[in-house]
Amino acid sequence: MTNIRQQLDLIQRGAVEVIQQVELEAKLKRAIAESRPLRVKAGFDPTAPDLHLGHTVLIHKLKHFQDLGHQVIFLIGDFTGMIGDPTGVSETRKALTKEQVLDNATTYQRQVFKILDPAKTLVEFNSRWMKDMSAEGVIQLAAHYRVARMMERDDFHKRYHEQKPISVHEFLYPLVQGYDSVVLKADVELGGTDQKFNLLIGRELQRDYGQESQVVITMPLLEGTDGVKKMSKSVGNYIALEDKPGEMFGKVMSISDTLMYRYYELLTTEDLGRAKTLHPMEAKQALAQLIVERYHGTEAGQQARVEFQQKFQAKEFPDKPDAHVVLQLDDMLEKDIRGGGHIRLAKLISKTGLISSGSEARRLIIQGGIEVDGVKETNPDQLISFEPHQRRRLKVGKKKFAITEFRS
RNA sequence: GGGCAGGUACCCAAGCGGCCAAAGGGGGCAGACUGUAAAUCUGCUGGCUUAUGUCUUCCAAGGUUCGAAUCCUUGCCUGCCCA
Repeated sequence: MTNIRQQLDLIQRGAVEVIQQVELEAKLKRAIAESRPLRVKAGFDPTAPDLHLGHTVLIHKLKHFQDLGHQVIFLIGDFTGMIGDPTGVSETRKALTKEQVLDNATTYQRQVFKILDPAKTLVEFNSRWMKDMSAEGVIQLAAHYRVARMMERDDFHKRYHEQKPISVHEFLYPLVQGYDSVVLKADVELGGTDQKFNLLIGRELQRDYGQESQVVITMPLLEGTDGVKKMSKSVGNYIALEDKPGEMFGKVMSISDTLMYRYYELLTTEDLGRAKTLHPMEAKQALAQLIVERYHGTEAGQQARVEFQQKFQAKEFPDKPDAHVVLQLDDMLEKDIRGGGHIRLAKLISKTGLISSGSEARRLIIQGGIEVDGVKETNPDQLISFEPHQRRRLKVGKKKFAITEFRS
């Protein structure tokens, strides 16, 4: 184990807050003296099968601890995830079935081990101790905290004053999370800044249960691709670790320059100063490539970059279009003697499946979002002719490409 | 348990008997501009083999009416006040 100063440097890099600094130092000191690694916990609710870049801020911090020789505990909140949050404040979270939760959890592990070392990571599920807790146990747990204190939590506070529903069981969330720390005897818990309240409850519960309180370290929340709201599944502004290379690359490229530097700061170990000397376009592509490489390998990263340049910079038709549609004779409005046929443009576009309805196809066409073989077409009723086996290349909006082929 | 205020399209929110597929904002999509960005400007934003056509929408089910998102009844849901 490295010395305390070095450890602190790495641990605090990028962190927003450490509660309490002195406790952390004391714990580290003891860890070294007794050569007993710290137990470092971070929890994730498997509410959807995808981890996204926002989560990786925390996972990287876990990785730091792991590299320093501490015991990392990756806690999957399958119990809390299965209850779900039923109030539709910003989203309606459905209660997940056990199968879904387990599926999601499997995916989580696969993804998280692209960063963490599986051999050195302890994976836990909070259902292990929660599923058999008796009603009595729940009551005892709930007795550890006061309603007024609970209402201090920002989102409860806000919802209360906005006259929005708060269900009683939502009060149990932070309590269960804190109880997890008790069971796991966590020395340190990591979380986003929005988790501060929950993390602090862990400290209090541990104290109540006669343990030493965990140190709480909060990390910044990564903004999503819109640059404003935090990256989240429900808002849809996220870049998933399992997004396809091309998609991942494209999403990174569509963020603003300001956000790009933020991503550099929180998602890479690159020198921020040097990134800023590059042309923004260049810097952004480098970032995108870096991220794709991390989750899909070196080759995929390079290829994604080439394809991107082809698609958007050179405005060429990509090697791999988003859709490949084979038209049959039945699709044709009319056919000619030689076996060819005509199809209405709007119909042709909806056939690609890249848009959701025929009306939307019409709108797109009228607005000039469609190119057929490189030529813009603005009449939805335009008849497009096909010879047998003829292929036509369609550009649908600015990001989607399709090949249509007629087989008679 | 009693009283009051509400439930409108992806979200927020106007409308309160016909002019309502339903104002406005957000989001999304498209076009222009660019560095494929962002910001800005413009347009679009229920479905239908597109029609000044038609079908399905304003919590749900019934009802009043020539006609209902709008009125009535019941139910469900949310918030507030009182107990």
